[in-house]
Amino acid sequence: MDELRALRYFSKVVETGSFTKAAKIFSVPPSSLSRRVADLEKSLGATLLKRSTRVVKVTEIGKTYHDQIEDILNQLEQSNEAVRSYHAKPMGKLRISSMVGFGERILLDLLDEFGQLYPEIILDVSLSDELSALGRDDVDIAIRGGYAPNERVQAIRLMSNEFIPVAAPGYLEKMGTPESVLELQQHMGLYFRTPNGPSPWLCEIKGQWVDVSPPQVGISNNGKWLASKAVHGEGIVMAPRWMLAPYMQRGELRELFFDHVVRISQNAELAVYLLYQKQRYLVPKVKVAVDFLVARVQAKY
Amino acid sequence: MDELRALRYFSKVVETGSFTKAAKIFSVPPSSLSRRVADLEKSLGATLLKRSTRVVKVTEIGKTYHDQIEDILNQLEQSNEAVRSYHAKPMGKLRISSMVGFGERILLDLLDEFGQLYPEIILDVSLSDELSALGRDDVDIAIRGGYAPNERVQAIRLMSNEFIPVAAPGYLEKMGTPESVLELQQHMGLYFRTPNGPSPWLCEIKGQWVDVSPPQVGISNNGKWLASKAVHGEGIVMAPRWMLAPYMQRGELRELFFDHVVRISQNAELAVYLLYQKQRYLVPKVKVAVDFLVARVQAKY
DNA sequence: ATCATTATTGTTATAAAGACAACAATAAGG
DNA sequence: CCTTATTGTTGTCTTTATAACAATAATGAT
Repeated sequence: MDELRALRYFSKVVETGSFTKAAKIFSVPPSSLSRRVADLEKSLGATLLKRSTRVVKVTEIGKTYHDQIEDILNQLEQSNEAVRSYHAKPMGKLRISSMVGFGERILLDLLDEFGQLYPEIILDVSLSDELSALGRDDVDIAIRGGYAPNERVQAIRLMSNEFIPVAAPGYLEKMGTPESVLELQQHMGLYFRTPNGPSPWLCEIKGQWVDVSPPQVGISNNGKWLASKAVHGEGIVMAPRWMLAPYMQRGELRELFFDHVVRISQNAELAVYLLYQKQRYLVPKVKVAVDFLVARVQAKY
Repeated sequence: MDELRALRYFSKVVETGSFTKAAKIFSVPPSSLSRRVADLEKSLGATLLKRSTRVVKVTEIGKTYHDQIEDILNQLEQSNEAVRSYHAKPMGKLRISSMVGFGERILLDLLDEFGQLYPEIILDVSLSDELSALGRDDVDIAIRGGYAPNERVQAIRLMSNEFIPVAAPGYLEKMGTPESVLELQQHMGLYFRTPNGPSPWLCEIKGQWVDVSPPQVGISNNGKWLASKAVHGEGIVMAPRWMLAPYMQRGELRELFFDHVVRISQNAELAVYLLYQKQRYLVPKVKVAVDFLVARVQAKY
């Protein structure tokens, strides 16, 4: 029995919920699938599918088996692709997913340059703060604030992601420049929304983590909007340093320093990470893109 | 082409370094392997093996491919076994690996009882503080102080693994009972060796972690030996509470309390974890053993 | 240079999978 | 309630793929 073929058949039947539909995808008669799946069940000594003439239902064990099989087939497919494209030119579709802010401020410009270097690579970029499932065939490269979700994923630190508090000079004149974190209660807070919700302002006082968040006057996952509100004197914003850098250079916003360092997480070193599946580093398009992005970002920031 | 068969052939050829040896394992002529591997290479468009008539060498890409394939074949085998044994009685060989101390003090007694409950399960127990590679087909269940190595492994907290300092009443009479961690410098330390080396004695003073380790007079990974040395008044020992409990009940050792809590790690909650591969929980022998051990240990401790 | 070992190649036999047709079961529609 | 269309299974024939066996070629060791 060609076990792998049987597995692929079984998997598609589960996904489509029908022998006929699955058969069409493989361009073979439904009878073939029926026999292969039956063989598989016989060799496993378990019923994976409950068939009636009109409906196919997956048994409990069939479902768990399918989940595992799906993962295995995926991995195999990726390994094969990696080997197949081993000594090919970097080419084909490259899917990149990035945090919105980083994408707009930094990534897109770099990708323009990258695109000219490798015209045969078709870039498919999506900006989103939600982390998409690296590991299915969704995304080749992801850029995120967090760390690697599992050991099959390689994470490379691109740059610091330190959040700093800033405000417009005008705002500070009117409201006074706070010097202690406790004064923050009398100010306005513009909050950056991470995928885990609006990020609180924390600081460590005598080994204790204290929430020193000022009253909220605005929340967004869009850094530009928050920054522009801050420039107009609507409050203090906590956002990544790299995001605020241009405003600070123009003097529109000024960094604030307190008696205690204010963070948005107890984790000491927040950073921007580039993530990719280890096994896919062999694929030329992935390799050149990872190398390019890491080199460029680390050189600049 | 039966891809899976080709992969198994290829994998064995790499492992044995020879077509003939691999062929003997499968009880097929070497020519079969030769053809299958050739097919595989053709379909991948890459040379996996460099053959001369006397030696087979693995190419670089062949090696990476093999590493990945091996993992995939392993996973598949485990999934199949799980389904195959789905509605079978708990039976067969069950491999358990445990930290030495926990094994001697707690596990072995429980396993005696377990063995009577499930006489058809053959227990294969190895006590070692090194963590063996859960995930290959080494071990079904592992008991360790650390946490889960990856996301395919499930970790269940069995009991606290808090380390406490104790000493013999005689020792304390002679040397005085220390009350501040700073006095420890004038005492004798008996050190428990974890796989990461002898564990230092730490405590948190004003948010700072300070090493308050007394001078070393003995180091071992064997709790009994350390405890007996302490009983004879040779020093203060830091070891897990459950390991010292019997000595404390007999009054041979007495727990010490300082102005600051002494730990062996900055991690707040050290615990003993039972580890197993998620997908193997379906296998009856694994399931009953995990359930049994978790229930018993958590009831008692 | 010779020999033994090892991988490959050709050929045949056998087993496995696909194609097509026929049949059985069931849900949907009038 | 009966008819009809859909869906999954089973039987038979054909095609394809793999193993078996024998023979050949290549290569490292003596």
